[in-house]
This record gives sequence, C-alpha cells and structure tokens, in this order.
Amino acid sequence: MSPEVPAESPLLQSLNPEQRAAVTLPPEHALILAGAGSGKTRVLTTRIAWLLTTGQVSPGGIMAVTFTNKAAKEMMTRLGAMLPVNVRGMWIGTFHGLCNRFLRAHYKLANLPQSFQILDTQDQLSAIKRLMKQHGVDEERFPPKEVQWFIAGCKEDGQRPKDVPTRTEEDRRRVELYQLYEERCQREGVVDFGELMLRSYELLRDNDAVRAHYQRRFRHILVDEFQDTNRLQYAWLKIFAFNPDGSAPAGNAVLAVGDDDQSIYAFRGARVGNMQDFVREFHVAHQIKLEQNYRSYSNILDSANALISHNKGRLGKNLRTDQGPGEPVRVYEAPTDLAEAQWLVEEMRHLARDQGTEPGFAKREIAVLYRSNAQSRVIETALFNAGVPYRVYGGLRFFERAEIKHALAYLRLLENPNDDTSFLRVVNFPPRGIGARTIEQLQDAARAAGCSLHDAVSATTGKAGANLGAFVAKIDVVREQTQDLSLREIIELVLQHSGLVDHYRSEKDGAERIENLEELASAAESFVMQEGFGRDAVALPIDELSQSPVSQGLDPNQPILDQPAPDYVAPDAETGETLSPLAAFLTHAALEAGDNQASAGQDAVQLMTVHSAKGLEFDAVFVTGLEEGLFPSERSMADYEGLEEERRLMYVAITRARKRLYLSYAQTRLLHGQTRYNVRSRFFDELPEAALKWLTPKNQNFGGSAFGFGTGYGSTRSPGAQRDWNPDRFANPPVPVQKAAPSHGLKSGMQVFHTKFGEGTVISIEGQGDDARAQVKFNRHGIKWLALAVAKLTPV
DNA sequence: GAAACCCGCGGAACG
DNA sequence: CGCGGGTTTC
Repeated sequence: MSPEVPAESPLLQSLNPEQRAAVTLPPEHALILAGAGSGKTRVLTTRIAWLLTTGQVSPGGIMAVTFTNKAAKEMMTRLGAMLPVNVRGMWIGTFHGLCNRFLRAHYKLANLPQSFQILDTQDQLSAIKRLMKQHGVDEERFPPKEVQWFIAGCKEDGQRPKDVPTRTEEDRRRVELYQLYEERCQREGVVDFGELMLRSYELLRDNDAVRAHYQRRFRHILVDEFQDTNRLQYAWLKIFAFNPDGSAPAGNAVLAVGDDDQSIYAFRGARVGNMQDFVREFHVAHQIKLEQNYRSYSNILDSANALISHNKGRLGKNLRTDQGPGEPVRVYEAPTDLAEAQWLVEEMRHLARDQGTEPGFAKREIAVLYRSNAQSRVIETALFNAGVPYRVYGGLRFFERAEIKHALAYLRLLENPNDDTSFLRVVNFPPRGIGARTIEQLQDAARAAGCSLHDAVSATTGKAGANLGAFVAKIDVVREQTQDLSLREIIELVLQHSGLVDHYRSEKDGAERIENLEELASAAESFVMQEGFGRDAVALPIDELSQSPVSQGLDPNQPILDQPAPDYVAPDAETGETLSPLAAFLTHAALEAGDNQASAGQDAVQLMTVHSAKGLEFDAVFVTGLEEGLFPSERSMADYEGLEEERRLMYVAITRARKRLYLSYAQTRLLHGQTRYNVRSRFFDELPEAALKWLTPKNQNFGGSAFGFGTGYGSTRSPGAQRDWNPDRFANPPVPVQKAAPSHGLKSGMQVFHTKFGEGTVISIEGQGDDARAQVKFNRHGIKWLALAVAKLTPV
C-alpha cells in the first residue's frame, strides 16, 4: 500500500534526494549509512513523522532506540516540534530505558520484584568485591575490575554462567563468581545494566505470547547509531522481527541508521560487524547512503575523507559539500605540551574576539579535543591563567557523586530493606560506631541464616548489636513516617534523619555537598512533575494535541501496553499497579546519571575527549596532542583493528568542525610524571597536503629536535587547575503547572474496591489524565500505587 | 575510629 | 605527577 502523499508535503521539503528516499522507504528492513553531518537525526525524526502522517502506523506502533538519553530526548523534542503528537505514546528511548520499561510491565514473568533497582557500575563493582571477600577469592589473581569486566562481557554476549565455555581453571573460577553474583543480585532484587538487556531479551525469546504481542505491536523499529550495538542488542532487535526458529512474523520493519566510519566503541563491546550481519540476516533490500554533508567546508571534509580511506573493509562512503573549500586546516607543532596549550589559548583569544567582531566565534563554539583526559590539565591551567572561561566534559555526573549515592542508598533501603549493597554503603556513614568487625560478624550471621543483612540484625547481640539495631530501627521508622509524604518531603526527612547533612556541615568542604543534597530534593520534585504524577496536580482538559488525526489511530480496546506509558511508571499489565514515586525516581537516577559537564549556561570554551565529542559540532575545533603513542594511542597500535579504530576516532574529531580546524602536537610532553619525546602522529601523513597550512615549518619529524626543551617546566607549571570555573548545578528546568478538573472522580479518603486487592482506602491522588495514579491502602495487601487509566477501581 | 601515610598505577565511556 | 585504595598509626 503506497501512501498517497503530495510530493510537496511540507515534511519532505528541503530534503535532498537521498534523505527523501530514506524518509519514504517502503515498510521493509533497511540500512541507512549516514555520514557525519548528513542530517541523520533529521531523517530519523522525519521518517517517524512521515509514517504517522501517512497513516501507515499509529504512535503506539513505533519504537525508536538510541544509545544516550540525550539522543532520545532530542528525537522527542524534534518530533514534538514537527507534529502535534503525544510523543509519550511511542516507545522512544535508550536500549536500557526501554528494557526497563518492558521489565517493569512484565516483572512477574521476568521473575523480578516490581520495584527492582538498578546497579550502576560502581554498585556492581562493590557487590563483586564483597562477594569475592566472602568467598576468599584472591584479589591479586582475580582483580575485581577484571571480574566485573568478565561478567559484563558475558552478558553482552548473551551468556549465562552455564553457557560460558571454561578452558582453564581461572575461567572456571570466574564463571563460579558470575554464578554467585547472579544469585546474590536475584536475592537482593537488583539488576545491573547488562541484566536489563539480557533479562528482557530472554523473556522475549522464551515467551511466545509476549514476543508475538510485541512483534505485532511494533510495526516500525528505528535504531540510531547502529554501529555501536553489541551482540546482545543486535539479538534483542532481531527478536522483534524473527522467531527463534528463524520464521519471520509478517509486517514489521527495522530501520537501522549508522556509520561504520564512526565506530569508536569496540572496547566496550560494540560490534561494527552487526551492520553487515543486519544486511544479510534481515535480507535488507534497501540501502541508502547519506553523503551530502551540511556541516563543514571541503578542506575539512577532504581531510576526513583522505584519512578514513586508509581503513580497510569499510562499507564505503565519501562526504561531499556544496560549501566550497573554506579555510585551510591549520597545523601547529609546539616544542612542549605547555607551549601547545599557550599557543592554543592565544589563537583562541583571536578567534573569540569579543562579540560581534569578525570572525568572532562565540566561546561555546570553540572546542578543544584530546585523546585522553589526562591531557586536559595543561590546557585548563593555560586557559585559567589567561582568564578564558572554559567547561570540561567528563568526570563524575550528578547521581554518581558520593554524597548523592549515600542519600540514594538510604532511599533504596526505604524501598527495599534487603538491598545489601545500599545497607553496607550507609550502615556506618555518617559514622555511628559500627566498625568493620561488627559488619563482618553481621555478614557471617546473614550468610548462615541465608537472609539479608537487615534481617540478620535482630540476631546480633552486645554493644555493636545495639548500634546496628538502632540503625535498622531508624530506617524502619523513617519508612513508616514517609508513607504518606511527597517525594520531596521523603528526601528531606531522610537527609535529616540519616545525619548526612549534619555530617557534611562539620566537614571542611562539605558546603558543596550539602548544596548537592539540596539539589537532589529539587531534582526529585521536578522529576515528579515531569513524569506527570505531581502531588496536587489534577487532570488537564482534553489536550488538543490528542485530538489530532495523528493520535486517533489509538485503539482504546488494545491491551494495556499499547497505551501511552510514561517512562518510569509503566503499570503492571494485569493489576495496573505502578511504582511509587520514590522507586520511580531511584530508577531514573540509575538510568540517567545526569550531565557530566562541569558547568553550563555561561559562554565558555568546551574541553572534552574525542569520544565525548561524537555527535557534537563546533565552529572551530582544536585537535591536540596528535603524537604517536598518544593519538594513535600506544595500546591500540599493536593490532591493525586497534589502529583502524584510532583512525575512525581521528575521523570523528575532524568532522566535528564547521569552519575552522586546527591540528596540533608537541615534541615533548609530561606524562605520568615524566617527560616523553614524541614523534608527530602518522595521521598527518594520511591527510591531503593541499588542504593543510603549516603554521610551523614541517620538519623531518625524527623527534630528535626536541632536546633542550621540556626540562624543568614541570616544576614551574601553575598548580591547582580549576575544573569548576563556572560551577553548575544539576539541570532542573521549571515545569509549568496547569489546572483543570479531575475526571476520575476519586478523592482521598474514599473507600474503593479492586478486583485483585479487594477493599481499601484512597490515601492520595497524583498526576493527570491518563497518567493519574492513586495511592490506596488495601485492607489485605498494604499500600499500593495504581494507574487509574488501567486499574479497575470502583468506589464502595 | 579517624588521620596520616604509602603504594601502585596510568585509554576512551553509554546505560 | 596526581589519584584512589589499602594499611599503618595514634
């Protein structure tokens, strides 16, 4: 059925022929090779809009998968601007976000508690360390980090302990740990990131009814950054299009968008080979290349094209532009890393000449890229001394900060007393007289009784036992007290009673931590608003958007999961039970750790690694430290594949620049406390001389001319590089409050009846419209949150 | 139980 | 060099 849409459809206007072809592809599996700056996101979002407006699919039939929350948000924002459609009806999110949503809805089938919590990498490592200590595993022979990497790797390959081949005794030991780790997580009701993917994959694979449902539901599946998918993610995608026996249920289409030349994450399990596999296994009939670049001048693109042509086994792609040559790519050789930084700052001050003057780039449009984080220090110092505001990407994100993790651990204990990881994190923080020995004894008792640490406390005796008893009593009391409070109030209460705030008040640099803790309460409040279950919110009038032709494809008689589901509160498919705001917020904290840039807002030069620059673009880009051993990095140079990935990384770096590109290197560099004499990167020999302009004479590059420099400057460097030039708090956008009459007719205090849970009393009501939820205290089943659009609640 | 001390190590990073 | 983690010391 070819949709009849006028060729002059506003959606298709100003698309080039390739983009247009991609947007209007027939509903079959297809691969789009999207070069850097070729309008990939635009094509993806326009494709979705096209499918919707031509009536080929309703919002509920769309699933769009990304890798980062940022990309998912951007897609939703752009789509919202393009179409009057409730984007929440679609499944747009990260792999892990969507798996989380899926597992919450089917938690019973997945054999998880509904409010299962998610371990981040830190939590995972500490759980593994604990396990190893308990089982007397030699940490010299089996470094915990390695075990963690091993377990994550197994899961990424879809392997449970029984599936892992064991050739050596060490393998056997590692698999044993993997097995123990799994059992522990299961007992505690927690999952790690890999588990989110693996568990939902297995459920889809093994449960024919569930699989059939989602295969029928998702007519169109779109995947961004396909070159970054790992084995498990590929298998997960495949299950929507094929049954395990290889048969293909009719009718759905997977659109994979990616760029093999920008594959830079092999080290974390990404498999470029998935692109070729996809073409073969999905019998892809349509492949489209987007090679028209709208970002950079041709000197920059020629450099990128020439460089990447040195890689073998590419799918093949050449960027082109209509923009003309532009300025040459400038190359600078510095005697030392310090001199490189100083030159860079000087050049930058010319570039960023105060607003209005030509060329005059805004500071935020200037980026400094480097291969490894350690390189930022010298540059930061130089910028700081020159008084140029800058912003460093990387480092701890908001929800990863120690004080925040502590607060979250208390909150998790409210939700799940058996969470031993959280228990151990805060049992003696702030210090309350519970030492290592006491904890050891407690762990022994718990192991003997086969119960959680929390439950083992009642069996302890003596002084230490009294301290422990006081700790769990406090947690239990707070849990009681918070039963009826808003999330913000819960957090404030926990901050008080845990003693965290008091503790940091007495610490010398605790002020910032206290600010962060306060920010946590605000973040929770805005989360509650955004997710649509604000405490006193009432239903909106019927949103005019929901009356648009686009969203009328929704069938009210479809099963629950075809209804719009907010991100963190997908209700249980049977009972309509949803997560408490607290459990939802904890999930949010694990899934979206927040921004990792040191500051935002004010106009500042951007400093980051090449990896984190992927997907971004700037008017002017400095790629620094282009030296053999650094970029390409020493550890990658052993094998050909490693070197090719470095080259792709360089390709990503070059293609970030719109107007001006600088490439620089230093003859000597202070690294790990010693001066190293470097040769300029081999990548210079792979660039077209015609596109380059050497600001310093191009030397023979034997690296010998460096002697005489680089002595002694280590001691004259300015200490104390400032990472927090413009300290930023966790982003906390205001949410407009709208009011109208509620439509469900329920009020606090009402007696209600639920088919599963029996009779109960309404405690509170939150949210609006389809997202409205009620907290009900059932006589026999305790307090539960129920989605009113789903739960069958009748007033008694 | 907390501060001082010492040792070893060093690639990139999303959920 | 600078950091984090573990250990010693008071």
